[in-house]
Amino acid sequence: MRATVLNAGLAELVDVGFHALSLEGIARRAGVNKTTLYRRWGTKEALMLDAIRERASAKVPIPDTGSLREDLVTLVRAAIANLLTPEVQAMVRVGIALSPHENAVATMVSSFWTERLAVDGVVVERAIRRGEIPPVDPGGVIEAVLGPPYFRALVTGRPVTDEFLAGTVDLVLTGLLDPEHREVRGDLP
Amino acid sequence: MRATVLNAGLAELVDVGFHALSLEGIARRAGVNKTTLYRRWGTKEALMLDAIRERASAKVPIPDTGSLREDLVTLVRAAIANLLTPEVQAMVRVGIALSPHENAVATMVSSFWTERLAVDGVVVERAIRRGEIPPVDPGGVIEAVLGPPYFRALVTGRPVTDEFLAGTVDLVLTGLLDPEHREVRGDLP
DNA sequence: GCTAAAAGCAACAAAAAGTTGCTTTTAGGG
DNA sequence: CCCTAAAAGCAACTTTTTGTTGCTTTTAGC
Repeated sequence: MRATVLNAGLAELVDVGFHALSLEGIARRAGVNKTTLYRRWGTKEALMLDAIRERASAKVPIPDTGSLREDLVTLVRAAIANLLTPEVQAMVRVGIALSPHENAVATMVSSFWTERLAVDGVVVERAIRRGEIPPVDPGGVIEAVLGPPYFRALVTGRPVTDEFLAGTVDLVLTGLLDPEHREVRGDLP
Repeated sequence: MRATVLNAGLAELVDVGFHALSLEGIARRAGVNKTTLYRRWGTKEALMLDAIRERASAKVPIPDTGSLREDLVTLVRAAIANLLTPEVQAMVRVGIALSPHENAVATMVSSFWTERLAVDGVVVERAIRRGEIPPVDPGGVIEAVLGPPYFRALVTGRPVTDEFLAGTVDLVLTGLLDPEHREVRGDLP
């Protein structure tokens, strides 16, 4: 029942967007009485926070192919495939919109990404340990490869092709590897 | 009067967020009768679209220092200083949130970025013409340098320092310059 | 200083949001 | 199996928000 409602909430979010969301609408969609939602969550903010938190807790597998390039491409590909999903995209967009005004959302988003950058960062740490690249901030590398595709998907709206993903990873890696520009990597982007 | 209302709309957006925005609230803030707003814009979507469109039409100066690195750093620095402004940030966030559900917003955002990437891209084109870097997609370079800072500012929430901006530009430039990795740049990220 | 367009105003109507008291269902413990 | 407490359903209701309308007042341009 809880699951039904949270799913209905996400589905409704995808369809109408957060600003047009109502507890009544979700109740109707879930085939549930609105009183239940009012008693259990009170507001659409609380309900959606609950729904998103649930979904966002899914674990992602961390690749370990022995090549940083392969690992990163795999990781970014999975992240973006996920982001291009209607539900995840709606969740991310609503997170971006609400963060400044809903403290609970901001907290959740922040801790999600802290963990996520740390977890994904291990592929970078391994590469450093292997001597594949010089020491850099692992989280920064993840941001460097996720940034442009996210930017495309959410901001400029240009198509996020697989070539673009791979190209971004290659560009970043080349930058990290180049011996002539080592000095710029002190505080890695 | 129109200006007063649009300003009030943006101020209200910054304060309460789009989801909590109401024509009545804006009217109150602008010291104007709500009837006026209903007659002139009808909905908060229309009003905010108008407000944002107005603000987004400001022209940015395009640097031409003779060095791509300098040009890009200047450009990115200006863009991010702008983004870190409460008003612009609120506008960008609301654009991201509404794009999928408000066609007019999506259209505006899309054409804004198409133009913006083209305009900013001229610093890249000049560098190519100077032979400073090999031929690449200029818009892609702009996305590559704006992506990570935008990602930080809007998604991960980590602080966007000046070192981070410069580091991103350096990383991208190093990748572009490196002669051993030229092949990856065919369809530039 | 006349006039047409725009803004103000107050009084509504309509709809959405939220609440309440009570009934029904359901899951667990005896 | 049945009893019970918690959860869900239901319907009626209040309140708040949203949007509308007819009319008056202000204002800008001639």
